[in-house]
Amino acid sequence: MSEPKPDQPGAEASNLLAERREKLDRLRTAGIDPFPHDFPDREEIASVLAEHQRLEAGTETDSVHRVAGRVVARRGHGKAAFIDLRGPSGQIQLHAKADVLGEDAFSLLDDLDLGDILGVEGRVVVTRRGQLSIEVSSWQILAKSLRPPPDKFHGLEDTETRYRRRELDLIANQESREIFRVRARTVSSIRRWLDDHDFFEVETPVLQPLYGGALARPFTTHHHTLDRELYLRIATELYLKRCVVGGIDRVYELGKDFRNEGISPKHNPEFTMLEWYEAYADYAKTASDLESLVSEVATDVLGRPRIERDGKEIDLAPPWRRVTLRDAILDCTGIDIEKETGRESLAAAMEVELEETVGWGKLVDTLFSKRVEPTLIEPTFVLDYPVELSPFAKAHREKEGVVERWEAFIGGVEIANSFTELNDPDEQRRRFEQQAGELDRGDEETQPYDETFIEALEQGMPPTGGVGLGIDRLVMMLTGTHSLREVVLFPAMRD
RNA sequence: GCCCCCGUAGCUCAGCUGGUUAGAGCUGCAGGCUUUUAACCUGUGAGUCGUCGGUUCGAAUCCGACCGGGGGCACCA
Repeated sequence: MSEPKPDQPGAEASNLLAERREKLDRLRTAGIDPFPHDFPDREEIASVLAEHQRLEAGTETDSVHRVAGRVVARRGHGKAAFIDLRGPSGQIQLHAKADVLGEDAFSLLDDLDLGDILGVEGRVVVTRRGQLSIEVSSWQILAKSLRPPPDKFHGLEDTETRYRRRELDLIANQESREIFRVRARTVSSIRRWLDDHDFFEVETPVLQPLYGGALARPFTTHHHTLDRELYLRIATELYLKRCVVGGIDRVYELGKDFRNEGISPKHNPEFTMLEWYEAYADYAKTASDLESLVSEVATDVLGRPRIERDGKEIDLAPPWRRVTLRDAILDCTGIDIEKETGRESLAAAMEVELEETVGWGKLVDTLFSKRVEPTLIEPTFVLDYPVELSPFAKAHREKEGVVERWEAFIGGVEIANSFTELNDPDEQRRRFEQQAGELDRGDEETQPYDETFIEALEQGMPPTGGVGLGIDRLVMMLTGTHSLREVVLFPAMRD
């Protein structure tokens, strides 16, 4: 942060900044370091509160504690003052009194501002109104705040500022702090579940010579020394399968994928994805694993396998509903995709214009996501997708033209995708060639041919089930939010 | 990329059928108050009304373009 320049608009726009700097100077003049190096032997505010529950109003204990946190409110009373101090674990009231602190230490409190980081020591007392407090016997400023905090009562409402300056949102809004706490607990609970089920965590390249594993446009970047284009990964799929070939039978990776596509309440250019692969399993096993994982993680994080969404309770406990893609579409729209097997006839049944680049599979996908997906509120597995949409899934063991694949939906949002993985290298080669055909028709979101991956399959990959779970979307479900930006700390924004 | 809505003090908001010097609460500053908790009381400071241009005697207010945000459509997970 640079020094404010008086000529610059904004620097002197408010004297609020100048006044805080004057206080900073006064502290220094008084020989006080406004940015000391530490504050040892501190206790969490929550543990101090927990230790002194249910004391009578007016109680004065001999129990001395040291706590630190941010000053969030102040109420002066002449020769006394109340200060609300907040840390990550909770908030506690400080009672500063001139007769306890001495005139000098008390009057220096005048140079405190809302937002300052403060460390105090004192005994626990309970006020006449029954408010547990620390009667301050000494205090120390731990960091001077040079900018005013958001409104102490209304918080920070402006959506743009909440996303661009998330630290202010976190300071001002309890709900926002809680969302990210749920997110952190969710991620750690998922890892625990996978580790407990003998999965092996790996890290594969983010910068890739060839992207793959999903149908999406990639970001490109350039490596100077190698002098070549690299792609930011759109999925971890192909590398993780190579791990399975290598004998890591249960493997997972939890990290960021990047897709160069539009931004919406359900899409951020970078997002957190979990993929796991289990050798000798198929898509029925991955489905039962996913419903167990989500249900157990929800119980771990929320205390129950249920969420609330738009005022409705949704039960996440297994078993989830299972419906084939064909039946789901038939139920919602009356269109039978087993009968409308041509591009023209399906487009006609859908009553839409048929565009050059749109294949039959894409039409099915459009039909499904427009008409069916929003209705899938209760947790649902949609099974058996057309082969056109699924270049890495194995053909169905009984049904013609479809692959063993499911997508899982909660609250009308897709949260996971899975298949019985294709492990026949020759069939995989044909799928890549078919995707190349799509590319020729002008579809930019297709799968490039990956010879290294084919060679890995030729080495021999056991039958395998794989899953991709969208972590951001799962957190949306667990927090009852409706935008990815509410669960991503620093979402993508324009300059 | 297209359509709709929004942008006033550090924060939360009034004002917007064009008309004196743009208001309030919180925050800030000065003062009072030793049990308050959205503390209170007195006084007081703070705004290129998103930006640029246009209409007009006069624009926060009407019109246009642009910037930023939100929602929807398209595309996607």
